[in-house]
Amino acid sequence: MEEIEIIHSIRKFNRNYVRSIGLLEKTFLNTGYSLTESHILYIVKEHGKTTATDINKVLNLDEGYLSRIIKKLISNSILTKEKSQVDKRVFKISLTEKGIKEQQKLDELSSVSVAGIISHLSLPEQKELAHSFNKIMRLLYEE
Amino acid sequence: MEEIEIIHSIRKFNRNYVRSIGLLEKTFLNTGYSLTESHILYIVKEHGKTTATDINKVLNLDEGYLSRIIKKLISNSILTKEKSQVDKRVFKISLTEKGIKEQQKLDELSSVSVAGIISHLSLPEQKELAHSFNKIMRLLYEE
DNA sequence: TATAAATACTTGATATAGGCAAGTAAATTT
DNA sequence: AAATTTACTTGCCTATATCAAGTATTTATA
Repeated sequence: MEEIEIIHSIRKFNRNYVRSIGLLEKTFLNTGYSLTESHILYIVKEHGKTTATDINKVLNLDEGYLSRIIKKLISNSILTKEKSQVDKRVFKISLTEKGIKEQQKLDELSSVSVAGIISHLSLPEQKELAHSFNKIMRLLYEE
Repeated sequence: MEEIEIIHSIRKFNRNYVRSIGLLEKTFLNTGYSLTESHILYIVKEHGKTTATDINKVLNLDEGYLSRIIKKLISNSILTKEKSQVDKRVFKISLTEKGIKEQQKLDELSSVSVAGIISHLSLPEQKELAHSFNKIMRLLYEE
């Protein structure tokens, strides 16, 4: 296998995969949240109390855009923020009770959606699939 | 490995991969084309003369949206259309000379971008990577 | 220690992507 | 011949995203 074939394999994957799993659709799994919003909620759950800057270390969004999304999520009682006492430029962001529930719902839906995508495969095949994904993760992000 | 771990592996991949390769960005590799537009041009190149309906068998976009994108690409002299004589509802779409050049440019940029993403890996690692992508493709789309 | 530079976040203006519904014209079914 | 389906278009709208400028606070530097 030559370098050009390697690149073509990856590009072919890119073309097919992203659309097939619906990551380009405007509303994430018909939840009323966008993919980006759901991603933000996931990160806040993972980090516990966090900050816009921290979120953006992962997502790399336009700062203004992120600020607005957070504002919206706060006004919908999904997130809260409190001014940090250590650094008064910073706001600590966390999930509200409602936010926790919503995030869990999104989490569940996302899993169900993935389960659907692999449901036609046998368990051994699903395992092979997961190994392939894990291998890619390792190669691309851990070396 | 249990089912839940399988799903988590895939979801982790989804979270990381799509953003890291820039597939969510509005303009595709700073070319002035969107990912969707560049995708359409790719399909027209592959198919030669084709139709909006045929394109949408691959992309599944909103019909109105697709119609508008094609209109725009025509007005920018990237695509042309001519009424089919066999079925007068249908327009045959193809790349103009300019369109061919633009598509090649996009193609090249896309390959360069992928090459950059895998450039830190050795050739054997790149091969492993490609095999993993191919395996996923086979499992998800060929069974 | 005063000043400059960097960091964290916000706001305004605007572009673009994408979605929904209704509509035209031609072809196919019944 | 009438009803249905297919291929495509248009109008209207919202959400997503981008760019640029601005405020407040903290950190670096001269």
